[in-house]
Amino acid sequence: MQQTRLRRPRIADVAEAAGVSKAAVSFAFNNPERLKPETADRIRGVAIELGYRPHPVARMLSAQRTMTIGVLTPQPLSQVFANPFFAYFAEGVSSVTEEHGFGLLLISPLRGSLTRALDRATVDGVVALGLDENHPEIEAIRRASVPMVLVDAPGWVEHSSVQVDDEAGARAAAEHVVGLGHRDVLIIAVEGPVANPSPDEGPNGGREIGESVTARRLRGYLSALEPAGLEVGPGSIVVAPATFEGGEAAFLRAWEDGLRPTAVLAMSDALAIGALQASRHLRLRVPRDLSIVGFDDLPIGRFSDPPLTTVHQPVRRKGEEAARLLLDGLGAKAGSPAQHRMLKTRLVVRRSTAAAPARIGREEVGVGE
Amino acid sequence: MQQTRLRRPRIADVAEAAGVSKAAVSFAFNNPERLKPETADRIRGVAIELGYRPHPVARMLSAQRTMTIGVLTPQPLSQVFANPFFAYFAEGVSSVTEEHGFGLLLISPLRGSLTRALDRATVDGVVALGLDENHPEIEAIRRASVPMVLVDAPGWVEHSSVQVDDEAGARAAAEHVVGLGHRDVLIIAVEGPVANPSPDEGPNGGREIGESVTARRLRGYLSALEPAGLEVGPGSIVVAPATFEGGEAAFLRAWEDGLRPTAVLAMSDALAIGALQASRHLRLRVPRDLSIVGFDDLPIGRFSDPPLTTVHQPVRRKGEEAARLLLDGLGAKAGSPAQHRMLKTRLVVRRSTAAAPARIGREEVGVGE
DNA sequence: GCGGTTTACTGAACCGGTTTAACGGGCAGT
DNA sequence: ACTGCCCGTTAAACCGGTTCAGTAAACCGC
Repeated sequence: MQQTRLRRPRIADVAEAAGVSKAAVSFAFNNPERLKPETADRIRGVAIELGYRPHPVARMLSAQRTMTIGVLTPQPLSQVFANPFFAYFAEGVSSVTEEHGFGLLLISPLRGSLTRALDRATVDGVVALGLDENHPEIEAIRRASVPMVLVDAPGWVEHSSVQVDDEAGARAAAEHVVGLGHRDVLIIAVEGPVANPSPDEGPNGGREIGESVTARRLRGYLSALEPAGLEVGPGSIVVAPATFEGGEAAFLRAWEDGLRPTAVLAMSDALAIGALQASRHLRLRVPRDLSIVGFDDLPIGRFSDPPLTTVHQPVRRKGEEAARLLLDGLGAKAGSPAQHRMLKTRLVVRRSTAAAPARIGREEVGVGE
Repeated sequence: MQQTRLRRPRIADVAEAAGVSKAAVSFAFNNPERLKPETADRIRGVAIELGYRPHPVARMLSAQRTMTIGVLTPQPLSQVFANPFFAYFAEGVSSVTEEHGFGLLLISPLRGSLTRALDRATVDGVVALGLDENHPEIEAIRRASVPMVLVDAPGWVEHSSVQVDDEAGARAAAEHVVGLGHRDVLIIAVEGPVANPSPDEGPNGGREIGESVTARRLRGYLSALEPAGLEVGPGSIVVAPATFEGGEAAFLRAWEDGLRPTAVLAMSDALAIGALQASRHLRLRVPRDLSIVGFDDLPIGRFSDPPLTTVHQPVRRKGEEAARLLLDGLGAKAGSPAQHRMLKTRLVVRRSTAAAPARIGREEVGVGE
């Protein structure tokens, strides 16, 4: 019984101990029907006694597949997890990968490089979240030729994608707010996690609207706000990481800068709830003094006080669809054509929005300025 | 240029195309200083032209390490992600693994078996979350002989562990509530995610208190409640999954069963916020009619209305410590002795707790029953 | 012009499995 | 007794890298 546990036993050790070939041991585990039952039993017995487990890496190498899929994010994981959105997305992805017996590997930049991380990743396919055209390594990632499904990113012809109608959702939110009579609207945009606005890159220079999630939502907001005659200067757009704290800080900052919005359009529920908290600090009553609209419709929105008016997007389903698309693609031998899914958003009106307050006591009313 | 992209190019293809040996190609990537600079450049040029990337699995097999660590959870990932606690824990783990260049693999039961998932996992080590003694596969997991750090689980001599003083934290919460004069206390315990109570397994049969997180917290609560003369029957303990919805449903259920607590001790912040929402449905004012204490001190607790009184535990740091312990253990050649860290908890009093309401109009006062 | 050291590169072993083709022995059929 | 077939098992090739030991050529000093 006093085995010298110097190194992990390998298949050859088991074979020797059982007096059979390596092939027989392999069969005992993977094709028992090819062996006489008692031989298979004996081999398995010896294997257990020796504490043998097939080496998963060797198995992968031989099988030419890893039974693992990756979730790729352009941000460090510590940032990714700080955004509650991610948990629901991952819930969706994992529910289908798990069902099909796949493991889940998180892929985030390795020493600053996403490409390096991707090259090191032992996966059969990747679900890429929020990878936009402006990413510096985009070309290398494209070339990696790993089966990949893009989520919340501009579709590439060669890869399937899952998107959500961000623009329409955002427009609905803004129309709702305009319809309630609001004229002073603050937009809180997402920075970093999930979407990267990078407003002053791109060929057109200046304030270009790229195709990131943030950009699409912003376009949706503006498409309702501008026709209504509201002027949305750069001053009335603030940017924050998509966390509770981010939203709180962003609203307080705007307030200190002298902004006095009667409505807030936040690009995520986390931001909205942060703004809600900030408004409590400032003794603003929501929705009486201030209306707030979120985006995502995470469960937490139902649990705030007041419950949050928000744009619903099927976060979980986005994850599910992406995973399904990826697994389907892996199953299909030949290069099956890329598919592009566009999921719907819809406005969910709860109780964080109401008619704009009468404009008494606030600046001049009517003419001027 | 019209390369036949039948299969992924391998090192031998590059070697042939460049007119060198496989070894030279390998050196060009990993030990360029062993080659004449122009040779190395030429090889790399050919590699790029062919679109060659070293096969990560082959590399792992040869290197005998994966540069990946696993996070093991006894629940399916879709459940794990539903518990907001996990995101913060993962944030902690990933912040240190990332810094050391390790990838992160999520390990959850595969077709019902954790052992199977663990056997398939290509990791150098594992952080196991909430794995308690009663887990049916505990023996097999122990035998797996993968470096492992246990979190929120009874420490094993052979593995390092990170725990939190759940019992003291829970006691502090209960003492707080008792000190405020509450006599009717409802306990909402965690089921499933993170901790598995499994109350009627175990050698002692019946309602045994094992060593799961739930069990330790329960013991903490009782150690303050019982000396104060409160009777805590099984009726005043309800169980729910550690989610917002779980907490809401649990409180409503208790209320329908006729329970009229003046205080709630919830074993997680998610549960507490769910209960808070339920109390709003029931038109109970918190903290005037009902006091609520959470556990964890997640950021969301600061953003509820009223802000949540809760037991702080360093969730992020728990993840960090576990990852650090694991990586230290991997670094040390010999079997370094297991370390056991016990982190502190502390009560954070915010505004969801207040003195118990006077007992007028509720049942009989004074004598009897 | 010779021994000794570098330099630049290669051949082969190795990591630990899976799988294919083949092989020997026993048995049935003629 | 010989052919043909099936069964249980095995030898060897393969997956795609890394690395160790070794070698041939160039360089060095004397």
